[in-house]
Amino acid sequence: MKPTVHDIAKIAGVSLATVDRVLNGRPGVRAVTRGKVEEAIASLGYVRDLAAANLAKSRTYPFVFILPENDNSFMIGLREEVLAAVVRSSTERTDIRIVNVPPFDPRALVAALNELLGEKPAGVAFVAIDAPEVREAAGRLTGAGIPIVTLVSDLPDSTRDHYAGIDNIAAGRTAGSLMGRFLSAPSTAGQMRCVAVLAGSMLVRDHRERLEGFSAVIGDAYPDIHILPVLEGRDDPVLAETMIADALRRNQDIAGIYSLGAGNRGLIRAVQRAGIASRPLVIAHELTASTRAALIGDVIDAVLNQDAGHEVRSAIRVLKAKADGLPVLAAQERIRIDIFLKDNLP
Amino acid sequence: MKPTVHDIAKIAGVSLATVDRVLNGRPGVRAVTRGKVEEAIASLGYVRDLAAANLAKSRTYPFVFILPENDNSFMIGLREEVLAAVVRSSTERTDIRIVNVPPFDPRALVAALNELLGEKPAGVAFVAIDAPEVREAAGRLTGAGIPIVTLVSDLPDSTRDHYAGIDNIAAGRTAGSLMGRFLSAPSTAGQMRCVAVLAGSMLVRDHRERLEGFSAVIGDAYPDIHILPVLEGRDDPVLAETMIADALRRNQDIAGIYSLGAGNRGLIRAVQRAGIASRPLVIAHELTASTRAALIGDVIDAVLNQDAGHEVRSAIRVLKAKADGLPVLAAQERIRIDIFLKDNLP
DNA sequence: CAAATTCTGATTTACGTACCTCAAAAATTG
DNA sequence: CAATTTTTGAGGTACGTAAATCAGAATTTG
Repeated sequence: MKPTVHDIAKIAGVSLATVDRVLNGRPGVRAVTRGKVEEAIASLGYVRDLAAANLAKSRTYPFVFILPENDNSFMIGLREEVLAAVVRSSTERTDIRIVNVPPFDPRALVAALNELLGEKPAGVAFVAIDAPEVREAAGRLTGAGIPIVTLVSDLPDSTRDHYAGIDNIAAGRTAGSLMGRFLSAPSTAGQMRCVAVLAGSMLVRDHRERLEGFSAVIGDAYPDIHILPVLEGRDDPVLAETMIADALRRNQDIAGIYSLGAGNRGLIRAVQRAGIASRPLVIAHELTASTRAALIGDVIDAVLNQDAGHEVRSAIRVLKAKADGLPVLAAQERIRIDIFLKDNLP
Repeated sequence: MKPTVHDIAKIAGVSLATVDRVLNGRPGVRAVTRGKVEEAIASLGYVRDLAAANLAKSRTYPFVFILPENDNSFMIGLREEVLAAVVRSSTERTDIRIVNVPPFDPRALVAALNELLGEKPAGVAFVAIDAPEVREAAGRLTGAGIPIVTLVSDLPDSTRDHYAGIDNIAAGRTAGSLMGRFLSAPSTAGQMRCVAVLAGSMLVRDHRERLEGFSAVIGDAYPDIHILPVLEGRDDPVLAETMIADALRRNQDIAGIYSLGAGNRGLIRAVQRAGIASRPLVIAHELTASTRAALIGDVIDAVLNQDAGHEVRSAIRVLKAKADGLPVLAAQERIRIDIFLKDNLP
């Protein structure tokens, strides 16, 4: 039988009330008595029954998710996953509120974070913007004892408790490696190839990191591949289409395109219209309805993906654990970089 | 506030005892009364508080995992993950027992399954062997109301409730696709290449399916690649080394090797000893200490992996849900095919 | 050493559900 | 319509913990 508080009381020779005081850090216990109780707890290997404790406290976990009002498929999908978690709230004892902020706006994000200082939720998850003022706002929250998790985009060198997202440098490296291997045959050599890179904005950390990883691998392992200047499409399908179409027209020998941001609908249209003869090798991020179709239709060759559902569920699990002062299962919470070819689409 | 049994009683105009009788399917309730109660339940949107119910029942979930006594790294890792789950048992209200059976032995597996008919655990997970008698034994268990989940290797056309493992045909297709793309440059053409396939045994379903997927893609999309007759290494490093070394000696123009089973240590040694000049492209399954080292050391080019930890945790979640008659979150429980290059190693 | 203060024990209620008993009410049977 | 059976109500205890009250004991203070 699992030991209970009653067993502790018996072993330590104290009353239930004293055990409760020790367990919940309430005052009014002499050091000697506290010692006896802690000894009993250790000797019994007691672990508090969280379900029973939460029942007694009729506890719910009030969490806040701060999401940018972005309209690309990935962010829409992420939002849907949070909403799905809201639906599950009653069964999971959570009470999740979504706060919307304008995208790419550090000050709005800081304002939203500051707002929460008074509210004191049991945890906060947000899509970080890599700026000093955001780091400071995050510091204030953790300083106030509120666990915070960054979602999709990290905030390094901050006090955030956890990052629920992929390693973007590794993602870029993986894309570079696939690009290099798909493009070069072991036998052929000598000729130079060009690769175009389409990003959303170089101001966003994930995009910078992906480019960094991509460039590093291409530079190190595939010196015969030349990376063209980055096209910043602002994650906008229309702009992306124009830019890619232009690039393909100007530069007939583009052998590959790496799209490391969103707005892939435009990219796909541009490649389709350019004609099959010169179809470049395309590697993109995020599995959405359009990239999936493009993968099946042989317009995109590989898609790197992060599973938004996993990220949201992981963030919630981690916030709960942090709120309860419990350790997290690192292996379980690691968000993986999914590589999809048309052959392993889910 | 979440509705409770008390609210139901009030709304339906009956006593708590009657609500309890309806909720738990106990006899002694007239159809009319039952109707009133069910109506109240529906109108309130009542959902039973599982934590409280389990506390009241002081319920634990007695689960049984049947594992083959295989000594390859993957199975050892799988076993470790189950043991880790055993350690977590007290916090997760599970009571997990491991039953060992000799590998590749349908009759032993059937005996182990039959044994459980009397024991009546709340759920059974096992690594299936694709044989009619196993299917029948599984049918007897589900017939007795015991939820069962197949782990790593599936049992199609059976009554199993769930499969916690990867789609092996898709895995084979993915390997084929990677092999094809890594080997052939878009420009070069004409010359025939040979690819060797190393399997454990063609009697095991996962291996058959992987080969099936691999062959299909190569046949369809890469007609200039020739697949050599399958080498059956019985997942044994020593045998695998001999077979691969032999094949490389006999067939100087082997351009690639697909290792779809275990026993990769032998494969790695054979490739390393064959010398760098003729180093073929190698795609293997399961990320272990040795395949990881080989990936970093450029002896293996890609590793397809299934995360044993995820499989075990998923199996437990699903068994719990089935035991409680709850639905499973399909998206959460889908086991993905991880593709690892040296660039995205965790 | 009495008074004030700090600890500690005993007991109770609560969380939401399960499960039990016993009596009373209602329905069914002969 | 009396006897029997079935259905229902009322109430309690339990699960393991939280949190509160209040009285009594131990300790410290002046």
